[in-house]
Amino acid sequence: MAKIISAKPASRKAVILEKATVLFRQKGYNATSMRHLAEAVGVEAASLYNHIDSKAELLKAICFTMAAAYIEQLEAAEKSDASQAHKVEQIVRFHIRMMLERFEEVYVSNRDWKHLQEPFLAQFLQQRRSYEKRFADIVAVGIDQNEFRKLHPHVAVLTMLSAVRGIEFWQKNKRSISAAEMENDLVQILINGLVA
Amino acid sequence: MAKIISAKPASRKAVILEKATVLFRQKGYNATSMRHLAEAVGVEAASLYNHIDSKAELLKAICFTMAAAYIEQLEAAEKSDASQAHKVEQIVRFHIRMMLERFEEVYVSNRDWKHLQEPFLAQFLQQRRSYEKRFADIVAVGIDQNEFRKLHPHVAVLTMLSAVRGIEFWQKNKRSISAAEMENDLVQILINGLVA
DNA sequence: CACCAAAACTAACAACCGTTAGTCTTCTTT
DNA sequence: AAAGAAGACTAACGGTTGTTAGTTTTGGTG
Repeated sequence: MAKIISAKPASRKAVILEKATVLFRQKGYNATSMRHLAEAVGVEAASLYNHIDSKAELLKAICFTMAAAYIEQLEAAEKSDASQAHKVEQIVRFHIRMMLERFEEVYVSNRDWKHLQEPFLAQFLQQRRSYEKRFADIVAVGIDQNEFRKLHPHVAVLTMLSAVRGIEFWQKNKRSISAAEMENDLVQILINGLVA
Repeated sequence: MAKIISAKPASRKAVILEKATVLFRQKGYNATSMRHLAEAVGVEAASLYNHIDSKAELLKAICFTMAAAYIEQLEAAEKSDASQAHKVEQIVRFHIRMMLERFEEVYVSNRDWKHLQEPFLAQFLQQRRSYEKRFADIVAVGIDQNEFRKLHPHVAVLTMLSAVRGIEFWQKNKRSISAAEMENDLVQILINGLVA
């Protein structure tokens, strides 16, 4: 009976999540109604509930999928035996790529995580604090080894993470500057601002 | 009859705008209801309309007050005869101070301007694009004069503007790092990342 | 003290929210 | 072709939204 469990079954749900991500990004989580979402999917609002449990579930899926991706990559950087500067660059470049390739999801996660409901809000915040702490530890080691300037690691981390978010405003200028150029400029500013 | 037009009259409206700013920051514009706001002011929801015309008016006031403040300061920097690097530093420091001293307003403006209704949304966006352009022009001159590295001015501007937004996450760490330390670290990263 | 405007109140409106119940249709599988 | 599940539909629920109308209370001025 459990032969092809998730061949098509996942597909419809995946479409809903996909459309929801776009709408959340455009209008924000609270301003997106289930009836708008249903229209985008091409179905009546009530029909959505044959595939999902709640609107909140959609936001939760987006935010935690993103969090998991970032954490996974951070662990790879931690295990690397490159210089601290190289580790930081690796992380920053990953953030840039995520912003470029998975823009909608990243944007919604960055902007609407506040609307997660407990206990997921607390869980999400804890994951992010942990992420920032581990990232800051890498920077701290770099400072100790005189690879970086003497500054507060946490400030450096927040600066880098926020700077990358600027890409969301660049999105419309794709034609005048290529993604590769943008990535290199951004990395140059941040890494040169950091290294001694 | 028009003797003391706006002595106390402004006061009640000012309180409403103040409380609204805090609530918008905490919950977001859409998630803040007029009844929540009324409770914060200590009044029934309908009574608010003796002082304001609409909820949208409150958001509009916040966003355009902030925009005006930034534009005014940019003009001061443009007129200055300092080096381009100094102009940029001056602008960045202003952004940091605004983030520290007028956090609630800046935060709401940064986050909820999307919920402005036309034609104000278009007007706001135009002002911001103009601001970015003029800021980028300062950077471009700095590059021409070999003050800055060779990179795309617009990318540099977006990076700086976004980096400053990182302060919103630092707000809770006030105790471990002072505002002055934070400002200096942030300026150091950005300016050193920029200068040749 | 009487008056008048400012500003509070109650009540209600139409619209929309996320979600559920129950029914009908569609498609797959035997 | 029959059966059964998957998924669409309509209708409706209780609640909340921003806002208006109409009335009463408040507070300063003649």
